[in-house]
Amino acid sequence: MKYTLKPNGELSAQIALAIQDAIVAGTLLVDERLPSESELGERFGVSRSTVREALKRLAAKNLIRTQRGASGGAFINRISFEDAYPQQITTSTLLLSMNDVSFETACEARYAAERACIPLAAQRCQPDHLAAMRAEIHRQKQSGLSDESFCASDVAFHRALVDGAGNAVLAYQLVSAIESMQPLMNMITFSERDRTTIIQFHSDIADAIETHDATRAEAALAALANYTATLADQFRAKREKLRQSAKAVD
Amino acid sequence: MKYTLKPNGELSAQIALAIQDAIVAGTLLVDERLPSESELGERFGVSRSTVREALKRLAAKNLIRTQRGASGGAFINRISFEDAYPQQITTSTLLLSMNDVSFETACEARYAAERACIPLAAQRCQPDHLAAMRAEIHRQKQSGLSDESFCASDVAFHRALVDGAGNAVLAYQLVSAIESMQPLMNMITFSERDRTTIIQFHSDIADAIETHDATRAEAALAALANYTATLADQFRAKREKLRQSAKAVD
DNA sequence: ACATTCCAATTGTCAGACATTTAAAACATT
DNA sequence: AATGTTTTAAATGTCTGACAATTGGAATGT
Repeated sequence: MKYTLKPNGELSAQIALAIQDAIVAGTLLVDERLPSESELGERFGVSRSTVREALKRLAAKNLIRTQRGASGGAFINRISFEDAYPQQITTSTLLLSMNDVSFETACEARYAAERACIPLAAQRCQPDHLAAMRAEIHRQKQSGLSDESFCASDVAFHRALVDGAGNAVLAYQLVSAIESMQPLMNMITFSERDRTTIIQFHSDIADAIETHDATRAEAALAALANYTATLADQFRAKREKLRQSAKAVD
Repeated sequence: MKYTLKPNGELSAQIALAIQDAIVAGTLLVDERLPSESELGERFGVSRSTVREALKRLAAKNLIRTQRGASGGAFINRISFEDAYPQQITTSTLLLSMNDVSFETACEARYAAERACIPLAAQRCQPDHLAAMRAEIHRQKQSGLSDESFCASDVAFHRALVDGAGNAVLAYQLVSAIESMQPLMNMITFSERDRTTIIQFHSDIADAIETHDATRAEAALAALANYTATLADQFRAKREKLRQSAKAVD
């Protein structure tokens, strides 16, 4: 099954790909045990170190787990949503920071994604998700909250909204859009007035969800998106001004 | 910088995590060169093999690339959307197949995601994306097309729609929702009548997008979603019936 | 100035050893 | 017979040292 390697670059990469393909194709099933490292080495005609590098590649992607000792070995992992989240969020965050994506683009993606959840959330929102949203709103009202904490709470609020849609697949796809925005949001300093306005929108959304009013929730979300864009504009203007004065001194 | 390891499991995993953290934190910049494997080994107090396993973990996640030869080494990768897509799609596909997600849930996520793109696509859809959509519609009309090819074209159509929203971040988040559905869609056999109906919805969507009519596009998409759900129901009923008769024979 | 050769650095691969972990088998005790 | 202890074997984790392959730059020759 795993004998044909596509000649392409390093052996460890080829072997990792061959095994990955077998997993995706369903040839290797969840919790199935791979042959031992030595045996894989024999089958592929490579040394144990090369096999190990291949297995580490797969482990990095959560495709396998390894166990030591007798009856240990490498086992095909059942990838859970919980396992996949961190990886997904890390990648999204790096995509944003490394490709100088504009704040507007990221923001637009975030609110478009959330908008998709609103009808579902309004329809099925459970008490616990609603409670989570209310709790974050309460936290956001606390004075003396750092910008970072405020943003973190903001993320948590929106994540609760997405979870409220009651669709694990949708949540998985969208949470990274929200989480990966946090570094960008953290750059903005929120005045007391900004926070009050944002909290008001959050309350509106929560209220609308509670009364299963999707239309109103969408409107509130749109208003929040709009307001966030305004804040981003202000921030950019401020930064530009700073840059100008720095230039003047220079 | 990379000296403090969180004691947790294998050394190669700890080292990989330490470097990953440095990348995410921005301590290591794009295209920056890591120390050589031997030097990293000295710094972390481990052997070269262990360092290599750590680097392979990072390479599997596209975080670094390696180059041989003088002035070679491991370099921090600028993760592009193109690089991130396949990884993301693979993970999504495995999540669906390994967690017995229902067709309904996956479908719901898919159409919710697409719905989020409609307003943006209607607003800014470019001729090339529209042409891509039309081309797929044309392909879908060909007789003698296998179910797999029809589904592939369906995926391509919807992907063009998402791309038409003109937001790379949004596209990245949502394409996997669409692509990972393909294995599930492939299980359904489409009759000639089914295809005609689906193609009609596709045409409706394309027309609406072309005339910047978001409301109509959303309606057409909703109708398509509804129809797909019906087909899935039929499929499930048919399979159930087969199972019953198999039981009777048994 | 340009082409060629050589060299040194670096990753890729291999082989073999030992350390560590773990479950199961073998053994001893009650 | 049941239970607790020791031994053992298998497997991964790590280390060491070696060599192959690649590659950019330095040295050399024309």
